[in-house]
Amino acid sequence: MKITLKDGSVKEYASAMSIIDIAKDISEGLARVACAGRVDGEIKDLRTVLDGDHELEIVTATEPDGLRVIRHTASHVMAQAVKNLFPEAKVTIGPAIDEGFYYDFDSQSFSRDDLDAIEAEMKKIIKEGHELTRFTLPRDEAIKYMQERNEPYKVELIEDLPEGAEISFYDQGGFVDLCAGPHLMSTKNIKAYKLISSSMAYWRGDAKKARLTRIYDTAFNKKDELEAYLQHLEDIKLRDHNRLGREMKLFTTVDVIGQGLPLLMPRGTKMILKLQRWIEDLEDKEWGYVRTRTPLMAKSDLYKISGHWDHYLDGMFLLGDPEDPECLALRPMTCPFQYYVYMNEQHSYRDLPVRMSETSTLFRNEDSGEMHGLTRVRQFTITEGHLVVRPDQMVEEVKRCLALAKHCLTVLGVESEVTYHLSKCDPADWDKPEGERKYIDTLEKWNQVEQHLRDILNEVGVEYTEDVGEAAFYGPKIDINAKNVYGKEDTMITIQWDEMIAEKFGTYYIDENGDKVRPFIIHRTSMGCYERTLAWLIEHYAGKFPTWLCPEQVRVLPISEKYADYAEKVRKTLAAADVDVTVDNRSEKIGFKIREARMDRLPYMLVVGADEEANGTVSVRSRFEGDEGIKSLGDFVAQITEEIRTKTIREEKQV
RNA sequence: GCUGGAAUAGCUCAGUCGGUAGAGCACUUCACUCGUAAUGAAGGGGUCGAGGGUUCAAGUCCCUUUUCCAGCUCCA
Repeated sequence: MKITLKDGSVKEYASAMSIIDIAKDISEGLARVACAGRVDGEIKDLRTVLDGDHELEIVTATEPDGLRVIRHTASHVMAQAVKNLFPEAKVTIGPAIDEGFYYDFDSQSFSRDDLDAIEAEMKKIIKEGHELTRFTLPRDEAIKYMQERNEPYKVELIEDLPEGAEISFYDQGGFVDLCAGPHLMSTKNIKAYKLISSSMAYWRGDAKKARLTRIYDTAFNKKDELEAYLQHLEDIKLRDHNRLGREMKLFTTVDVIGQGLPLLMPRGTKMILKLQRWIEDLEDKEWGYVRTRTPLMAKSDLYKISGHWDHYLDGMFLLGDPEDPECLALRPMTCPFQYYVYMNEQHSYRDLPVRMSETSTLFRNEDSGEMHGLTRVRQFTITEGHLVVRPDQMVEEVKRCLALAKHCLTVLGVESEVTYHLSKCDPADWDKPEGERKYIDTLEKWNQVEQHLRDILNEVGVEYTEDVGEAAFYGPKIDINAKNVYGKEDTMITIQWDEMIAEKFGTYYIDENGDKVRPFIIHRTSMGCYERTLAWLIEHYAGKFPTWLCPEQVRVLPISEKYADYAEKVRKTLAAADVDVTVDNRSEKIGFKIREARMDRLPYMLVVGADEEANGTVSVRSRFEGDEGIKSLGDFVAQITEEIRTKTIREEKQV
């Protein structure tokens, strides 16, 4: 048998040779043995492909696929441990994931003590070193086998597999699990694992189905890799905006105010105002937008026309009895308000596109468990805009929206870490009776619009994924997402193509023949929601923001109180140049003041004493370079105002 | 909304078997007037998230509730 190793070399083996010997040979020099193999791009157990001459790509334990094998084996061990301790628990599924693995059980919930006991039991099973042996059964017998073992979830899984299939199982010391493999040869090959947490999950992710208890765990090749991962978990906690943002006094929450209603502190407010002024100027001066300011609430009639009353009522805050025609509701989006701004006057085809933008505060009644820091809140402010567009202008305008969004992300220094998505409807939803459907209009229309957006994404040349069931009820959209420190994705920016809404509101323009024509609408954001963007920036920069965004850009540090007057002169000069500057006038030593300014992540510190006062200079210390030397006050003002004006992102020198 | 965990000084946290509420940082005052990551001393500060219950006695045990955190579901 020929085997191609990962480094490209080919080795010949006698087919009689045992798998263990082959695997040992292959992984020579490595810490231990791996047994995953690949045939024709599909991962199979090495044992299943031993007959005949196959070309194998061997995946060793130090490579990602090998890691998956370790983790998947460890997940079987976890299931075995749980079954040993809680025989009444029913096993479901236990896949390897990016950072570890989990296993879902239909069981009582596990207390901290239970989890400790499970981890101890896993240790025991690993130490005992059970060999994993594979066997197969025809589908019917496999179902019977799992029925006899009283594992209904496994039965359901097998029933979903095609008729006539051979079903594979793995046995480790009497614990048998349905599994396609591959696995490690023995449980004792699991060297480094750690039980992380437990939570709740639904069978097959469906809230209407059984509630399961999920245990998260992770496993690595070696102890030090596990240690490094656990350290990494600690490190990202320090970037977590929900912790760092509070620590840096950017925002806070208060019990009596309510869930999902963070208070922006003066520093956080300052940052958001800087973002807002930038975006408003940019949109109005360079991208042809006009600004609107529309009510935060409206009568139910408005939402009945827009469709929100039928499709989004649960998400809205009502002020009064919904049966009362005068009932007001806080707005969950700005769309219908801006349509009425457009409709206040008649428009010629020559006036289009009309690009309206609003710094718009919205209210959405999220379920109580959904709120999180600044990223999921019940009240937020967004750079929302609607473009009223002639059909022939539509492609060009969507492209411009995309270009504006990319520009904003680039200036913020985060463009490289976003992902692009075409968010589509769920085709299965159209099978429902008309009143129960999530989406408006028809499937044909949706398919058409989705194709337009696909064409635009292809033409612009960004990489994107197509996400089924992620669309809004009124149309498909282009979403730009970013991951938080924990790897969870949030939508930052969205651009939506809407051919349908103009009909509902009777929106029109007059074409060249004098006829009334329905325009198309683009719903879009340029930078998305300010709160969420702030959260993202906190995590991206770990609180060390580009100078232009910092709520406090410069702190003047007089050596002693004797230089307070000069420090004040420096402050006034910088403040006059629109720099956010403060003076630390406390009667403390300079080392202490610098330490605090560093911990506050200040970009610039200006130490001033007798020399500086005599010469009209400042001693500059920055977050980027450390000591930048003595500069004249005028030079420093010129330097920092230029940095702020150009929104430069200075790199921090590694010490 | 669901499952689990948590809530003690402004912040981070300790508080053992139910028996007088603690530390560090921060804050205030005083001294020091300082040259690039922590000067020293003294002082003030708590209805132990809220409401109810058990008990001679509750931060601690039980119930309800609010908020926060993790994970689902959902979403910008």
